Amino acid sequence: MKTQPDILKQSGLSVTESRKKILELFLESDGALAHADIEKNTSAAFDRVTVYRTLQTFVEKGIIHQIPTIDNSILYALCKHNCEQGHHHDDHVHFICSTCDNTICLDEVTVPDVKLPKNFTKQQAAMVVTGTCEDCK
Amino acid sequence: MKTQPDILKQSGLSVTESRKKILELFLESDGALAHADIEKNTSAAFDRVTVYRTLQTFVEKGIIHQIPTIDNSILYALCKHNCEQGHHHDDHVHFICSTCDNTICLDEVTVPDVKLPKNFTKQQAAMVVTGTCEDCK
DNA sequence: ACAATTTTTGCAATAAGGTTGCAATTAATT
DNA sequence: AATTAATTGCAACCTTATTGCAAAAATTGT
Repeated sequence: MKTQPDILKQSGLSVTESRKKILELFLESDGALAHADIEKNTSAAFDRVTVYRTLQTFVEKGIIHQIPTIDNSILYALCKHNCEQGHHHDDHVHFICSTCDNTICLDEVTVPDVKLPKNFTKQQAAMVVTGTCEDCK
Repeated sequence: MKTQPDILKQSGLSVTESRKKILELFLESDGALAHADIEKNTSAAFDRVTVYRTLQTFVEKGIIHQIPTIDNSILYALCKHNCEQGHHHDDHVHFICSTCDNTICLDEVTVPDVKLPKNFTKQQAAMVVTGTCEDCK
């Protein structure tokens, strides 16, 4: 099993306390995290700015990906598959529970293909479903 | 054909200069607009706050809907179908061109249905496709 | 293991984006 | 046309995000 330092090294990143800790938070949660969630769990240890920079670095290195939301908050989640630098393959559907407000990656549910109009080229597709999750059912 | 005042009255809103103007901007553009786009086109005439409040009101009344984006900016677009107060039916796919950065509502492309895992209930589904649009092709 | 080098972090300052209360103005109602 | 109700603008404020730079930590080579 891959440890946090392994993942960091694999991406060519220095292994630091903040990066290890933030990565751990993602590995522990199977949903998506907002910047605020991370800050809540690390504020004692790290500066806000470090959290911003770490998240940005992780996105660049293909460790986490951003999730589109309808309100303006950025959500991040681990890339489960093999994302490479600057190239994400997060082709699964994201679910936002309107009761508990959690965002969950539905890794088993693949974003269906859509036929675009003429002269439109697809690069990436994201799908967000809102509703009630299994826990709030 | 419906005029701006008609649309406003139909939703039970007072007809004011700012609302007419902002509605006009939406009717003219067939893409989606960010708050900044609207401010750019009206800043001389209205206050920032008025734009915020007008957009909020339009969403509540089902005149426009919000579009999920991957960066944290809120985009708004006209509801083409009959959205009612607090009940949106914007079931089309949104396209973000990575070249010109415009967001386009693909009204002809319906968000495909997905099968959710057990005990998940769907309320609403949104789909965002990024790529190259017909103009930047 | 240690010194040199590179990278990362924290702090402070600043910017960007959004919200609220309240008085003044404008639109709707009679 | 006068009254009432709703909307707007201003100012202040708050939250969220970004930048420059010196200090601290991690990596590299020996």
